[in-house]
Amino acid sequence: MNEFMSVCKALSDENRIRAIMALNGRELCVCQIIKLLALAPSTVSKHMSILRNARLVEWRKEGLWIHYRLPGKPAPEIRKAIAWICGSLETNEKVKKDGIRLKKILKMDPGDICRGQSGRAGQ
Amino acid sequence: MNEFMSVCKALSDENRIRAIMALNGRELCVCQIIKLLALAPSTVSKHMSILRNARLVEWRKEGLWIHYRLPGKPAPEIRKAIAWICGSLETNEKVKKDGIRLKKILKMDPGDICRGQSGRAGQ
DNA sequence: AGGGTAATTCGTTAAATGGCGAATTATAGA
DNA sequence: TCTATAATTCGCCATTTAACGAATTACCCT
Repeated sequence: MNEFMSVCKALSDENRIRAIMALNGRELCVCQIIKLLALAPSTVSKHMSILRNARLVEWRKEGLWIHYRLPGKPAPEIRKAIAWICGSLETNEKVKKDGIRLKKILKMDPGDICRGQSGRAGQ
Repeated sequence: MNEFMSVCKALSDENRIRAIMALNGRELCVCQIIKLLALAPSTVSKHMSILRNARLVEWRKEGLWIHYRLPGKPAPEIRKAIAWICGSLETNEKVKKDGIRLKKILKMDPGDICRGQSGRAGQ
């Protein structure tokens, strides 16, 4: 039950749902998620740790950067949860807008994105 | 998004999840849910209104009693959510214990259950 | 070793949430 | 119409949560 509830609680915040949707189909560096959500790095880091603890995302370290992605071999319940979320929000307006902004972010140099992000919210 | 988030937020409380699991396969009177969860009537009422607003439950009035049940013709996203919850918790210990207690509660006279429940937590 | 930097952890604050009891509402029955 | 009662709404309090900036950690590169 605790494990299941940790997933439910992880899903109960809109910014975490936006992060999951952004990770659907691609891997993202933390600084890219910070840019997309326009929140302080510490806030995004907290969100990602909640998603990690719930096993809703996986991460990979590459030098100073940390990349997050949806789990490759999720447990069936996690797989169903992610399928439910993505299915429900596929056509959602806010998610679509995030998708457009994300495309722009992906075209930028990650180094440029990170630079000057320390402390302040990205945008 | 708001609609979807209202579902997510509704699912983020353990007592509401227990209520959903209890309603899986049967209809319950509010006083029976109060008894099962052992919470104050006002608290349970609040929980049920959150589940109602998220369209995770339906209700039916019968005299003084109000009966709750899982939706008969849920929207696909709601159906998936409920399937995910029930599938994930089917074998859960706490849920199984609730099932046993629920069997006892169902054998009792609803009138007896309600009597003296006003204000105080059931048990 | 030392400097620079991406990300996390820590400490604090404001807002949201879950809980209760009291008051209210709606309905059945005398 | 009056009383009783199942459930809800209201008002309050304690806890949790999301947000931020500052401090710390982990890692690369001279």
